[in-house]
Amino acid sequence: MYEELKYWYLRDHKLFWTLSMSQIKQLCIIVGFKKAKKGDVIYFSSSDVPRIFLPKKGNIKIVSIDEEGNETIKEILQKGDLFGELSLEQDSEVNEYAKALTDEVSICSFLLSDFEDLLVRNPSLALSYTKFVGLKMKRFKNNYSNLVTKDAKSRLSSFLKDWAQREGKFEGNKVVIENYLTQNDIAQIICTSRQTATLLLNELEERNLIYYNRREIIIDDISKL
Amino acid sequence: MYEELKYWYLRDHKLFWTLSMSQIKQLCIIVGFKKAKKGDVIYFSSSDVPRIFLPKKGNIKIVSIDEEGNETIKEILQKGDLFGELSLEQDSEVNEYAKALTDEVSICSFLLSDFEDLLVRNPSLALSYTKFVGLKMKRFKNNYSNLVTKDAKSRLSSFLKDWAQREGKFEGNKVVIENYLTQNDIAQIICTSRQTATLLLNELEERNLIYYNRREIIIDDISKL
DNA sequence: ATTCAAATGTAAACTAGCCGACAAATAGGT
DNA sequence: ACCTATTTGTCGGCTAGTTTACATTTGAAT
Repeated sequence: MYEELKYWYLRDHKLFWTLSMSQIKQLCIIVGFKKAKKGDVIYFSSSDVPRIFLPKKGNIKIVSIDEEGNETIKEILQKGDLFGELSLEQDSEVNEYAKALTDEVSICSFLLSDFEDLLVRNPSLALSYTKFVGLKMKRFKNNYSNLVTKDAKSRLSSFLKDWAQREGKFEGNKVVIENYLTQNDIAQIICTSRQTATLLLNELEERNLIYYNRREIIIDDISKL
Repeated sequence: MYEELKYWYLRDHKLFWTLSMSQIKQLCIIVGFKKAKKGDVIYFSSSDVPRIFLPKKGNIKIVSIDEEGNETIKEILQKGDLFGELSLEQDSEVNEYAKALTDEVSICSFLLSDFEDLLVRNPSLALSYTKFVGLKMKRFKNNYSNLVTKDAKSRLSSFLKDWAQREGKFEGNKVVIENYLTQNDIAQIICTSRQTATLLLNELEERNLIYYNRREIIIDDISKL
């Protein structure tokens, strides 16, 4: 891949903002580049060499499967995020994969070992990275306590608000979200059954709080949700 | 505090193993030291200056309270762990505190800002720290999927096995755990009601899988749990 | 245009676990 | 040794949410 292109890929990721232009140009640690279409699966754990992945375009979900075959959606990711062996340690136990949710997904990756070298040479980058992982953990913890203390209805509301905040187009209190998730996906995200999710979404629609279809979700007034 | 003492405190924490003796001696960033008795509360979020805490002796639980007053036990910690603003970012929203579970708890702490400086100057330490946080996140994720896919009974079993692994005294497959938790604590850890926890513990005892009292828990054969 | 698989809608039966309420046992303080 | 607060034990009634099962709608492919 052209050095120039690598530069642009790294440059517009939050994580590398602390680096100067010349520093970024020196990195050039990107070794992989992948395109995927809706539904494509991208294996990463227990794959060949451990890597860190940067979603560049499109949306993907991280799914894990336990011994009994239960699927859990761990995260929904897009540009600006990271996935892979974020703990910088290999772990063969976990069985996770990523799945493209939209067409035209592109992802680049670098080797864990290269990234580690880079961190050792750039302490401030290491610091940003740690903060990044810490933030991720914080979000996770928050989900966890929602799951423990809140019922499915309010988990759906928080999820929708969250989603709107991250990707929605605002017009005052009205938000339009491009909907690349099925109701089954939403159900898994908020940890409930598909039927319950359907029920709750329809209820929100009946109360005119949202307008839902397969292409978009419109939240009439996010403050009322 | 004597420099000598600080040295010993840092030296036997996993995190600082990668550093040489002379490096450790240069640190001396410990600024706080606190002793607590069973039941004492140690506030740390939204306290004065952000800190990182090192439990030195005894057991503590991290509890968080949300807007509606729901208590969730986040973690049980002991020597070798860390708590505080692990994401290295201040966060006034979260309302967490630590509570001593055993008598003679002692904790030392250093300022977040001091620690950050230290990380920037010691890239390899930054790396270990990142791995440490990453590992914590991994454990957290594991809990999360247990909560989603497993019922209370198997959550109790995994918790007991985990606890045994971390602190139990093994004699073959038999394990003795010093029990500093109430059934209510256990219930909160496995995210169920106190009554259900009591029920399940008694059921395990009736099946002769464990022997339970307030001082200790004996697991007859951990492989059968 | 037709076909077919995936996604959505709906309903009844069922159940794990919660909640409230109270009794009994235990331990720590004076 | 006594008092009191905390912890543990136990019991129905209750409910949110699951499960099973089937119908309908939608959209993409041929």
